[in-house]
Amino acid sequence: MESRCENCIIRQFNALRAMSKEELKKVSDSKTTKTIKKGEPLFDEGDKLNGVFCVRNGVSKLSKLSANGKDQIVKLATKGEVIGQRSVIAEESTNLSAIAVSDMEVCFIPKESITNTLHKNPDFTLEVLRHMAHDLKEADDVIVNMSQKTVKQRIAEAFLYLKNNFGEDEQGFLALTLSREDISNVVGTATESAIRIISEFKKKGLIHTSGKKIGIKNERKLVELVEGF
Amino acid sequence: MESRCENCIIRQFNALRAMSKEELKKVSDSKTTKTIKKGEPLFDEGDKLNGVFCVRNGVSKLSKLSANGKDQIVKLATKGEVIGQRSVIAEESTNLSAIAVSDMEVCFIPKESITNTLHKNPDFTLEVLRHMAHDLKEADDVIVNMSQKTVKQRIAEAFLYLKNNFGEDEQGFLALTLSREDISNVVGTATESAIRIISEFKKKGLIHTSGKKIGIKNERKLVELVEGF
DNA sequence: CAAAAAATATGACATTTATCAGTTCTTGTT
DNA sequence: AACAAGAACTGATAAATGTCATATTTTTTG
Repeated sequence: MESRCENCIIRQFNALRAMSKEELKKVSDSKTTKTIKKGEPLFDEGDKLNGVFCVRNGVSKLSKLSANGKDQIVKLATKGEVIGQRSVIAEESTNLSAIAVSDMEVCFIPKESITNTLHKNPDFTLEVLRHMAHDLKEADDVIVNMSQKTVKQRIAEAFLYLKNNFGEDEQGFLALTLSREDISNVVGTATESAIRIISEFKKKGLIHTSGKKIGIKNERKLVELVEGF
Repeated sequence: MESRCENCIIRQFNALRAMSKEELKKVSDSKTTKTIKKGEPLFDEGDKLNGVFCVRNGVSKLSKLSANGKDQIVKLATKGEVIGQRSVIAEESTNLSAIAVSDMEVCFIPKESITNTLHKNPDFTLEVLRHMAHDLKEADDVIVNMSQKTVKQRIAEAFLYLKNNFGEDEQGFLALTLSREDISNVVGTATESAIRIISEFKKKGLIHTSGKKIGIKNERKLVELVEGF
């Protein structure tokens, strides 16, 4: 039995909280819930989306293939985030592909339910706008980091980001486990370079690892590294 | 004598075209026109903006200072573009500073005229949203370029961008002349590196220069370079 | 459980890019 | 026109990062 959007706690975190009762009902009636296994795509770069995805559980990487054949991960979207709004709003095909990096549960909301509300409910539209303004600011920050920080700094920052946004498990490992390749695609470097730096961090006691799991051991030093000491 | 927004052609290019007659009148009555000389700031990073700037003429660089003391130019805003909306919408201080790279004429629109309309006119809000969606896509592209392309490719791309967006003068030089330092801040590299690559391009016959002016001589080869040949 | 496949890891080396030090050219000022 | 100040440029060198080859470990699969 599917749950109703009206009762969904996730909604607090995204623009859907600005919808009216009736609008929400319409969304709820038209939505479908999907389960996506780790590694499977929500959509591919260039796809035309006829709706958006609201993440109920799990994490998706949003990435773009570059000319040299490497993926650049632009964002990690997690619980509460809405994926695909940009392309639905701009009425363009997606510029990014979305692939699950952990098992996911998402709601697919057909675009009509969204666009109708966009045209009629300024509170909702404004709320979406605020979220997008936030995303844009974050994107600006990423640009600056990419161009002004070293790979070492970006990897340190990525670990701190993972800790702050996804937390740690009982044994002190980062709750979201990314492959070394994904890590390198987040920071925009060669996989070997990322691995090398991870080894170095381990030797210096900044982190500890177990298989592909990574745990932060000396957060203070990682922060210092990011800030350029 | 100031001109009225109602008659402003610039408006076509931004979200203000979705305003109603009355809303536009309010904007027109509350706006002030300013002249900004090359090199002067519209605002600095961290400022709280109580309005947005609509560019009537000239170009502004939007940049962010990084920890190592270098500026990263995130965007060049030109005729028709609205600057500062992101921070007005998010009700945050700006994450970027805006400095004129050529003499500018801008209209300053107090935020009340904007926010009122945002709350009441979904067409306007949606239009702003569309523009921001576009900006976000562009930012994603910049992220990918920054991390996956070489400095040489990024400089070649910058020249093509300048040609496509600002055109050329009668003698075939790029109409927007940036200092070597600004160019290096656009592509995110050291000024010396940028200069070196510009010299190399000149030697190879891809561009020609005169003082700080740069003209594209072999567009085809520049494109090939960007695409990785 | 063993074999195969995939991911992680390391070394050697090439390439790219930054840094520092200094020279030459431009531009604006008096 | 002479000077000063700031850009633009060049060279030498160091540091960061990418690439390729290969070894080792982990994970998956039959």
